Amino acid sequence: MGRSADLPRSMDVPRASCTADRDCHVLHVDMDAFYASVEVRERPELIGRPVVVAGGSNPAGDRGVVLSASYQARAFGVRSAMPVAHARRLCPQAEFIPPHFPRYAEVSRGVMALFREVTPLVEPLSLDEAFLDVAGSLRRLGMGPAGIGEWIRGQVYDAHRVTCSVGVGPSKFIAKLASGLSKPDGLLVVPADGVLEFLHPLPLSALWGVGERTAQALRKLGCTTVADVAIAPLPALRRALGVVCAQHLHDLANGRDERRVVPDMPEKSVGAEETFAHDVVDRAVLRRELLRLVERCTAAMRGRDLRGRRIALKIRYPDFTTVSRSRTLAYPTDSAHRVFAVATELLDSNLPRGTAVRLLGVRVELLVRGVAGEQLTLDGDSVSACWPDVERAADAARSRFGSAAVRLATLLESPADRGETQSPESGNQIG
DNA sequence: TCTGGGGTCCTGAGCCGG
DNA sequence: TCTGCCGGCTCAGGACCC
Repeated sequence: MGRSADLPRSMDVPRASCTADRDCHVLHVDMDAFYASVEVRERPELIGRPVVVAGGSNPAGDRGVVLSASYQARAFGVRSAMPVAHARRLCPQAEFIPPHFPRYAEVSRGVMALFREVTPLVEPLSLDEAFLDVAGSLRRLGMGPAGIGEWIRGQVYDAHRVTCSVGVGPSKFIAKLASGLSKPDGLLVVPADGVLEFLHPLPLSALWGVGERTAQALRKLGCTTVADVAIAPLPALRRALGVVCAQHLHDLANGRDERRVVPDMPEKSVGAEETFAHDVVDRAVLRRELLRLVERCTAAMRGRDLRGRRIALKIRYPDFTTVSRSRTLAYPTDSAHRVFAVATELLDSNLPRGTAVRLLGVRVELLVRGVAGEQLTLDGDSVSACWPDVERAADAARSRFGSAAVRLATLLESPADRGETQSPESGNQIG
């Protein structure tokens, strides 16, 4: 983008306030209603209107949830993770849009690149937020952390036409809380000597790692605010929450957070899952869906040069109970063929015949980076041995000719798809 | 209200080998 | 040789986050 020339100089950037940002070297930047904002940017006629980006397998139906809602939609009570049916009832006049992840990823890449012009210490948390450690950039940029935060907000809007909020604090935890409280389109600095004053009146849910269950356990101990957790006896917290969780929350509540901003956090797992539009009983359909998920998952792994050793299958039943089963291999793999074989065994040995399934998922864990040769099996299965090469060739063809260029024959649904007519669009097939 | 899809981290049970 | 202990690993599941 060649934006380096736009980096701020001390004379032309408003020195955002304060001396209070001394010792506050961590920035948390969070895009405001990111997916919805990108959609509005693409369709200016939606400016000022309630917009809801809703995903799931069946966005038009009742099984999806809200991924992002514009602030106009939030005024009607629409929130992230809310079932679409509920959101429609609250705000029927909203524009409901299916997600366009490649579009969001592209904007995200641009925004992250902008952050890296400020500091190499950028730790993305998701497509729409990141931590930045700017301690090493202050002198070069000639401004304080708050000034850098304001500069970033201006640059993000100028370059991408979406707004973001910035929290500035002495630690990741405080910076993240501050960005949340400054939303939308704002900036909040929490000075190092004002951390406890800022933190203690907040509710339990402000603590990173406290959801409904943990909050319930804390309330049983008489805690209703962060201050209560800060003074709660550690042994009681340990009994209620476990050693690690107790120590973690006690530290946060007392303003202690030593976690550094770490760029390039290694990925731990890659997966794909899908909730069906209707519960599925048919074994053949389940296998085909499983293969589709395995394809998606392993293609993502190959694209990122990752292999994994543990294969985990997730099954959710119509009553929402969820089970997971996994198996660890002797050697890491990125082969759809291999992963599918294991996932199918897990499915067959754990799902009683005739049971309906709401969601199926597959995940590969214990990841390693690098393309070492696939470990050959001792059974001399030369067909299995050549699968990794076949799959890489298919990946290359897809990246050159489009995702439909090569598909597994098992995944083709109609006779035309399977090449039983002379359709010129028919992809090449394997399997 | 009725619950997606991508993840991470933690806990506890069971197994195995030294 | 047997037993108990301990650490490491695997597996399943829960909680949480965005």
